[in-house]
Amino acid sequence: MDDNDKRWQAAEHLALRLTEGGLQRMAARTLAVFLFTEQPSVTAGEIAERLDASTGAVSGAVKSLLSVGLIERLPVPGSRREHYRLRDDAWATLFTAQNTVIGAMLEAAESGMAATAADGPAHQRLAGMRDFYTFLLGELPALLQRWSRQRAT
Amino acid sequence: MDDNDKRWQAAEHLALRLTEGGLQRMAARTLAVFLFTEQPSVTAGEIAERLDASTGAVSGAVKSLLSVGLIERLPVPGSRREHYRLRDDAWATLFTAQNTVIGAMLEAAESGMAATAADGPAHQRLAGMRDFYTFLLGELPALLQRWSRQRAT
DNA sequence: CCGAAATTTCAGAAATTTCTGAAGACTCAG
DNA sequence: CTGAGTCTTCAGAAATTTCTGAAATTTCGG
Repeated sequence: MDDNDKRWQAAEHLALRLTEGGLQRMAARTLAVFLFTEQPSVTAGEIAERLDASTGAVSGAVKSLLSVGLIERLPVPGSRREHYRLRDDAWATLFTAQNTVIGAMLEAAESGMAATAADGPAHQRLAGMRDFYTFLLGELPALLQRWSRQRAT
Repeated sequence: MDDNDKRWQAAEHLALRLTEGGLQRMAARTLAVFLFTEQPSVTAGEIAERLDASTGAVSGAVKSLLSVGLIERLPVPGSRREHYRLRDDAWATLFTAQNTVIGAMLEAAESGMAATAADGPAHQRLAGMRDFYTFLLGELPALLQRWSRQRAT
């Protein structure tokens, strides 16, 4: 097994982890290509070839990665093909995207409280849930701020 | 629509959000029952009836909620049925469970670095990924500590 | 404008996940 | 020890998700 094999094997392994983290399978594999390529940017066709997948599947994956802001389209004059690359702040973006879920949980807890009697046990449980997610949501901005500061060094 | 309808509708809505957050469908619906019931504890049979699902599906869901520590089994002397209830620290538990993923991502980034040339762009991208997840993993203990302190008040 | 090259879209196929239903195992009262 | 009630397991069914392949669309050089 040469170095390239090792490299792409590690890429597929990472893709699996990303899947566990909530990304769809093909989107995860595509993101792994963006990470592991030794080129500065790649085209959809190159990704399809690398993953041995249909161009259709890759098109969908690229579209979803673009929409969450993990990759970006590069202007490449004199080429008919679109070039893409991993964005600098991809990981922080992925993290905050998952935090959208936190906001949704908070909302769900609150509408649950509105639908239950204020003195019942259900209402109290939901209040506990709300408190936790309120806390989390409050901590996140400072967390990301600490990250961008540390990153500057 | 009476209050009970509203309550269980809110429960199903919350279950949907939990699904988006990564829980399996039936596990999410089951957890919603634990949240929204006005009883102090419920049995597997009651859950199945409430969700209009098979006892088999509920059995699996309860098992998985137990294994991640979201609910607990109650000792109920003189009853033939097992009683369960939501654990006090369920939400913090759910959050930290998701953080297992973070550790896996960190590992994947590191083994990726081991499989790529130290001076190539892939290696650099992976280093960026590693740095972010290292940062996150370092911040989490303090975050949860702040939560348990605030909770004490 | 036209044609070549690439990408996007979408209907149907394939694969995977999830649920049901029934059989078997377990527990406790009598 | 026995039987009723409850829970667990598991094979197959159902539903959902995901992918492929081909046709339609877009883009840009000539």
